Amino acid sequence: MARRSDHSREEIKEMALIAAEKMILEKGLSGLSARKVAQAIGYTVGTLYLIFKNLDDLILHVNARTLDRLYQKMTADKPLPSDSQNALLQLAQTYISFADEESQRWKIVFEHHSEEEHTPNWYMERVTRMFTQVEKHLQALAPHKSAVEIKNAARAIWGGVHGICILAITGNLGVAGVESVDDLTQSLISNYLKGFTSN
Amino acid sequence: MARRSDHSREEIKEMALIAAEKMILEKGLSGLSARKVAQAIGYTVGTLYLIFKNLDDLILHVNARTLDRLYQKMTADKPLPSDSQNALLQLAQTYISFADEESQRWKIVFEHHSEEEHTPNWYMERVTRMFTQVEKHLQALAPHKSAVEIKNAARAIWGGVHGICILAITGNLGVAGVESVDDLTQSLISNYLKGFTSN
DNA sequence: ACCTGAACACCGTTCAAGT
DNA sequence: ACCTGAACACCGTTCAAGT
Repeated sequence: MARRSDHSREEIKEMALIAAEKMILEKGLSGLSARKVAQAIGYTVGTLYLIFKNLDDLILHVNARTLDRLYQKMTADKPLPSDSQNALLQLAQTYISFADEESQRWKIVFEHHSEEEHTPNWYMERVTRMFTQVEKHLQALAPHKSAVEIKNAARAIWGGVHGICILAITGNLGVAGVESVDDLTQSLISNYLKGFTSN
Repeated sequence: MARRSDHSREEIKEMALIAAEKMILEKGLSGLSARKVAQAIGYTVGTLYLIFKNLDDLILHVNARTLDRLYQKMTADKPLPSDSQNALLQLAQTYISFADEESQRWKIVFEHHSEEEHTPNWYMERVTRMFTQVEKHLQALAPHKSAVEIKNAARAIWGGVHGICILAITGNLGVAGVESVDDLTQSLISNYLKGFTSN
């Protein structure tokens, strides 16, 4: 049994999140339990509740890390796309492959509706950050549009990409394979942009 | 305690689903438990397992009923729209208000990923049925397109509408209110259609 | 034949008591 | 100060036994 001062609060937090991610990877959200996390890191459940408000809070932290990973992939250096439209398509593709490759991790971001009234700011910032990436390319593509129009277009497009992804993963789309998802997304974005930039 | 032959299998099933829906309406998926459903209908848990394979199966049946309700709203007689584009926008609006008004019920359709390898046919049919509605109007709008093109466009659009909805409801969109969701959807559909019908 | 009741192996969360 | 251990009030699922 671990004794006090074996690890700092931060160390325990980190260990717990890593253990939780491993369980989620293996068996999804239903494979996760506070007791199992505690056991995996060599502490009792009680200790976990000194660090996280509850299991929901722990999951929220896992989700924040998932958003971090995705953001990293979205901002990683890639062969420079020929134009902003291709940059957007590439962003979408990154999103789709992330959802595909890390589907267990990714699903939970939307499966888990925190009981809290108000999603904490440190979490919301991670969401906003992703939209900013999309807005950047949209602005370059349609310089005559207002900030509000760009903001809305980013949300429409990104919502669209996300919707196709999640319907595919939950089996509610009636298609199979990453390629189909890719095709649908390409179609969605390029047709949308044709309309968006023409007025 | 209920005794045998008090109710038929079908009656018990119906009672259980109604009780489950009530719990979901009040406290979401986490407010649902097999034991509570059993108690609510005056039978023991054991009986529930004679009728449903497990709790997942029960939830799948609840979801099928949710899809039925939505489908009914989507096919209900409305003031006839002036054209197919407006018909599509109206379908989307129906979807959005359903997601808004019955959000607890609706969320679960996508929260719940059945452990089964293969989603049963009776469930998939209810999903396909909705896409058929969208395809109908798309076909009228773009008669020169092939069946495959129509099918994909329907999935792209509907995925898009869905994505905006679910991001809004899970607080991952950074906007609030049904109106914003409506606006984003209108923008998504009309811009997409402009591109789709022009080639 | 239909249903129960009790068992099994788990949960999340709290908190007095130990070191 | 930090952590434990045991308690409380729950779970899903199974299945021998009762009527």
